[in-house]
Amino acid sequence: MINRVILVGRLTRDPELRYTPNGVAVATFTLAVNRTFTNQQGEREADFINCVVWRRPAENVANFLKKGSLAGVDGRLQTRSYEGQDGKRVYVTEVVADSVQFLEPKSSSEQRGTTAGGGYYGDPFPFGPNQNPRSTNDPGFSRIDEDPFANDGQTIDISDDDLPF
Amino acid sequence: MINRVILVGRLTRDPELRYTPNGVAVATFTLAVNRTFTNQQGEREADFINCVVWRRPAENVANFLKKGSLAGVDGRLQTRSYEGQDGKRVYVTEVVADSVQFLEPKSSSEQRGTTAGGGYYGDPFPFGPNQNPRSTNDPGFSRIDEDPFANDGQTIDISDDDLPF
Amino acid sequence: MINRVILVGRLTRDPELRYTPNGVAVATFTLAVNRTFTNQQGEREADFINCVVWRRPAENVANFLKKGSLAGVDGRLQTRSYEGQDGKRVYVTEVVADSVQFLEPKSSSEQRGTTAGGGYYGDPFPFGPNQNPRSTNDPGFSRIDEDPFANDGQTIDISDDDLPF
Amino acid sequence: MINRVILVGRLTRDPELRYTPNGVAVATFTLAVNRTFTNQQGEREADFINCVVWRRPAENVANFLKKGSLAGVDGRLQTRSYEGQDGKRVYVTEVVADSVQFLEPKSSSEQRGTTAGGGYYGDPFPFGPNQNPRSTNDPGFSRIDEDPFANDGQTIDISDDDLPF
DNA sequence: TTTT
DNA sequence: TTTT
Repeated sequence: MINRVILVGRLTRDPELRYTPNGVAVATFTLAVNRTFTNQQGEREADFINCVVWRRPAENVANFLKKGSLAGVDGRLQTRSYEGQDGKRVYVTEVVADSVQFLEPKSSSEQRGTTAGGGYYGDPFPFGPNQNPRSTNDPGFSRIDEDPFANDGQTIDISDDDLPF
Repeated sequence: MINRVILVGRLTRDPELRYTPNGVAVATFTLAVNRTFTNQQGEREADFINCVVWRRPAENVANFLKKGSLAGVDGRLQTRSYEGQDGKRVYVTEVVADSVQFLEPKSSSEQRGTTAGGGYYGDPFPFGPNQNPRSTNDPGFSRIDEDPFANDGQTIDISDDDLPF
Repeated sequence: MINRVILVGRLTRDPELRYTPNGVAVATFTLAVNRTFTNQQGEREADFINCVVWRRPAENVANFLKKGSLAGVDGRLQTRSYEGQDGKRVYVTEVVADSVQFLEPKSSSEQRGTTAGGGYYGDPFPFGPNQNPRSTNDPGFSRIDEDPFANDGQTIDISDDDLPF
Repeated sequence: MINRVILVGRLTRDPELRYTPNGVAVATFTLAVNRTFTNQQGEREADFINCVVWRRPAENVANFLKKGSLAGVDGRLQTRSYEGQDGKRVYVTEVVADSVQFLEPKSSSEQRGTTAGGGYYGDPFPFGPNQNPRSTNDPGFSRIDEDPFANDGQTIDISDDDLPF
């Protein structure tokens, strides 16, 4: 059973950062990944892929990425379902990122600090992998019952049960 | 823009083979990929991932895989949307397979032909990669307007426009 | 900085299990991965890829895989160099596995326990991912100075410094 | 048999472009991929991974990438061996790229053409995948007998037999 | 509901 | 030095 996804694309909007009742950070964002081929009409389309990151990298994502940022994701595909507002089951497929890579050159302010001579850009900022294992004495919580990507500002509907480990 | 997915899992049911108006084969199937970790309740859950293959490998999939078969997929993530039966847009994320690998030992009948001594299993059957480039003079067709995974036997609702290349 | 490798192939010989001075298990093995295309002479060649696993999964590999076993690897590419016996630097590229998947049907003895009627094979045995983080107070040891793949039975030349984390 | 490698890193020097006797382009380059973890001494090491691209993307690589460029590679691991200068067999593991992604912002000269206001960087240049299948009537040539990465300017030692397809 |  |  192998489940591995690697993506490089651009954020379609600013990431959203939320917290579980237990205080664990989760960030969600959508990557637009342009296809390498064109369609019948000669247009280059894109795939829009929902991604989730937990814990420390979630906060890095929220702090360093924004709409339009180029980012790499190494993770796994996850499917889940939840009760939609009209009472029927909604099925969701998303990428749970083990690590997120910031591929944008440092912003001009930071860049100033790196190396003289405009043309050079330092190393992309490496977000560490998701490494702190889930504490095993977490209290149980009911499963997530809202789509984190159809979110409108609430901070209450993510459960600690959704932690990948 | 990198978009790569690799999966190993088992088919949740027999694959479905259909043809576009242009006669191009498409097979769809769902892979159950067991997670490597257990949830709060100590159960091992699975992700159920919809996959699509086009052309020659589609027919191989239909001929050699069935419910329960262990298979590997190397492909890319695709998102699309279609008009649901209630008139609202349905968003879909699925894997378009470049190649599908049959990881089941040969069946006992075939196995008979390989090597004596029950304990031995021949090579997994290698489906070739999707290699014939799409002919560029394909006539245009309207986009797919049904979810191929919510299919109930029709054979008419897949468009040549959905060919990955 | 993304570095991800996924392989499915067969072991060219039994895995070798060794221990660092600190008692950490390491297994090495070579996967033969058949190419999907044939060469000029119409022959199907293979790539022979050296793999390394650390800790618990190392012992699983040693216990459950043997020459000819079909296995999946999810890991990263690593390069290192060491002083060859003739005093010149030897450069090595190998895969450090995060997880190894046993893709062989259960052996006939175990199989007996699963389901009657030869044709059915249970779930492939899932080796867990490499999960116990390296203790940070490990004493220092000198770097590895022999190729673990050119090994002839010694058990002394692997250093704790080679632990991936 | 699955064989997939995805890398994002920086070129350690300018790529080398050569041609087979048959006129097919091959580019070779080495990617430095920083590890996400630090070693015993708290230093962040890197892996140095040799990559090969054939045909059209080879020329794109030679034209658009140079020492220090950030690039993504999607390909497969290949092993080969050749007769070293001292007569003994040298074993080589390298990545054969299906596609190479240029992840550097457009250079200031090109950038000028895109959008006003220095802060904006256009799309990374997408190298197409390796798509023209090898012509099957290529004359045969003897196998490569020099390491393309230990190259010192010759252009004669790459064989058409090394084409991935 | 999409990025460059 | 290679597996099926």
